[in-house]
Amino acid sequence: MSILRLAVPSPLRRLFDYLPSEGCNIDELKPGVRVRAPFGNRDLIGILIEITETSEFDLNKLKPAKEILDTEPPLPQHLFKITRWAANYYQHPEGDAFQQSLPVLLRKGHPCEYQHEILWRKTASASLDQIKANASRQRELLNLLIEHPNGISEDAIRAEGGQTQNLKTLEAKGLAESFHREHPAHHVDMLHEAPLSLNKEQHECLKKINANINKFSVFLLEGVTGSGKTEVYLQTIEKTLTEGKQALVLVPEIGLTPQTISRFKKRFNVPIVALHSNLTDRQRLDAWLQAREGVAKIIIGTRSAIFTPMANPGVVIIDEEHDTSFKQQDGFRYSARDIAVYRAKEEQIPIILGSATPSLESMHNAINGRFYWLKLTQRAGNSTPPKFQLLDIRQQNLYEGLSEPLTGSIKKHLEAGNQVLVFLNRRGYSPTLTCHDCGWIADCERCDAHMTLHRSPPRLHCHHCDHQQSIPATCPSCNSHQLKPVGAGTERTEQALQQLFPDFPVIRVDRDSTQKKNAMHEIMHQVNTGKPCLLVGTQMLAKGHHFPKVTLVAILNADSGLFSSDFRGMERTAQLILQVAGRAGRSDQPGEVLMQTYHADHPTLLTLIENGYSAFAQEELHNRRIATLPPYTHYALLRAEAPHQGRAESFLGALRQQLEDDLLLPEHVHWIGPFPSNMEKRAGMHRAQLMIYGQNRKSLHHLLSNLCWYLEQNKEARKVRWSIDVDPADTF
DNA sequence: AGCACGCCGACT
DNA sequence: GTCGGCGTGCTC
Repeated sequence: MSILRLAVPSPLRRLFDYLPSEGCNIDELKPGVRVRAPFGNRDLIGILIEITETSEFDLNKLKPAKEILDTEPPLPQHLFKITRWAANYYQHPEGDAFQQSLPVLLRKGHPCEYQHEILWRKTASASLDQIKANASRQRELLNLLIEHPNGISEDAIRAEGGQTQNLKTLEAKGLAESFHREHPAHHVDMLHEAPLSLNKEQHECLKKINANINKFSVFLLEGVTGSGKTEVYLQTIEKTLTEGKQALVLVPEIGLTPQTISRFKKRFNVPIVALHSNLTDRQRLDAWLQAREGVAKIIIGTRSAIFTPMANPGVVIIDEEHDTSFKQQDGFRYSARDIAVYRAKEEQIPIILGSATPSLESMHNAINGRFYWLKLTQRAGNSTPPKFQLLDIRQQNLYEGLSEPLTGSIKKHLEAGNQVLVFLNRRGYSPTLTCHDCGWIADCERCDAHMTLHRSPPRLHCHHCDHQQSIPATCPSCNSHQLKPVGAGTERTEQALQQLFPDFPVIRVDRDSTQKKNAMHEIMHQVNTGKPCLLVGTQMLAKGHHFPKVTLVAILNADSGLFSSDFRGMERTAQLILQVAGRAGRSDQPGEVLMQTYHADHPTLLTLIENGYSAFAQEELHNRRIATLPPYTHYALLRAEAPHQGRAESFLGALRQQLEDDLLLPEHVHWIGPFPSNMEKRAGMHRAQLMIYGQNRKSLHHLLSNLCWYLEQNKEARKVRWSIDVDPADTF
């Protein structure tokens, strides 16, 4: 007897057995195909993991599956294996992991068939004078077809403002026709534009990569901002394309901008798909299928794109590999960067991890030789590295958080006709609203946090749970009218700078100011005119943008991450500082970076700005080794949350006690805690965690598997929400 | 996670 | 008398 073992999308960490569906041919079934099956009182779509002869479950109680949806598995064998590995490694239910690795339409049971892209072109005989004078829309459309002699898709016509319904009219008149795009195996003219010439360092990097292009190898490309990492990526991709292979490029969430995509499109005359967030489900599936069929040659996407199948994989590139957006923070808590390395090994292809400020994990791997370590230490072109200076603001007079030396310097740069970037990692008007008479502070009801005051529009906003409320006119505690905003966010700094520099435009760039469609585009347009101006903003400014006229970068609150309770606080701060600083002086003009700080003699800060990131990283790695922290040990976190105070923590405490009594703790695995999370209450939930760590990944993983099993049986565990986070990005 | 079942309080 | 609050249990 044959039994179908399925991974179904449910939070249960086990597989479910079914009898074959009626009329299904067992011999032709391949693992990985989608199967519709009854589950409880509803139907789910599961993935066939294996066909077995026996079941642990009562054979009489097995239900038959309903329908086999595929003849060929949607996920090719490698990705099937990779997804299973990831589910197992991150202790996540397999069915749910598969669910996340497939496009939405496939999860819903949509057929998995590649449809040839339909393109439109003008017919040989068509000409513009065959269109009536008053039919301007049709004329525009035909013009568009004339401009694209090789054909244009309906999507592209819409993107250019054309009306696709007029295509049918043109077709009826014999002026337009549709056809299937043909996909030559090799593009004769792969390049739209010539590659840039490389400097010596870039050339060395490319040579090393090219020497290892046909096998698994991991490269850490550590290149200072402006050193031309992208050009190395582009020329690696070019090489990959000449061999008829595909390239997968992962970028941070914030980095998948039209500018990034257009840089690839400008260089390569090959089909490129970008898996950005505002694709429709259909477009996403089409892009996914184009990648799987080998039609799309370059695939650019964020975290989830790591699961995109490729017919001829050639190279994986992770840009800004240190970026935390590669780690999913809820549900299936995978790291796309780490899965990418596993995938490259599985598919025997090279992978490039690029960053100006690599994660300490990757630095560690580069130092001990597990990764090839490629370095770009010089900026490309004429630009020189920015000059750092710390501004000690102890006992200084501050005007709205701005010191006099800083404003003096801003004035100097603006008057020289340059642009200035002011970085402040805090949006809103002020982080607190306080009563000057009684000391009341506007707190969030649902979080252990203050409400942030916003002025445009006026409201109190909790940045942790998104709760919003209007600003009270008087103090809710003592009725005083003396409610004062304390501290400065970007809105307030924008206002202060506008008062100080009335002759120059001040442009604020944060999540609030860029929400509207095209807002970012308009801002970039204004900045690109090159006229002197002030940019005030959060980390949005730090990533991916090129501001050639910015010569001064001012960092207002560099201190904030210096004494974080998370052991990665220092690493994150250093990365942020260098990313922001990298915006200064990216063309001919030298750049200057001014950092306001209360800790101008902080040794780590000094190492960073005097000796650079590598020196900082070595020092920080030394500290990590002494403290037995990652990457010298492996961590996992058992998180729990409950609506009642203390419930999550006492649950974890009882669990730890029970596990110690049952001697479930293998050798060399240790735990700390439980203790309340850094912000104990968040969005109405009280949170606690238990840290589990050990030198040996295998024993740690073994314990976590047991723990999951235990928790699923445990009745008490149903009363709290718990989750396991392997290699957590935030420890508190 | 969903979804049903079941047992108590407050309504037309 | 019902409607619906959420505690408990189950999913091959």
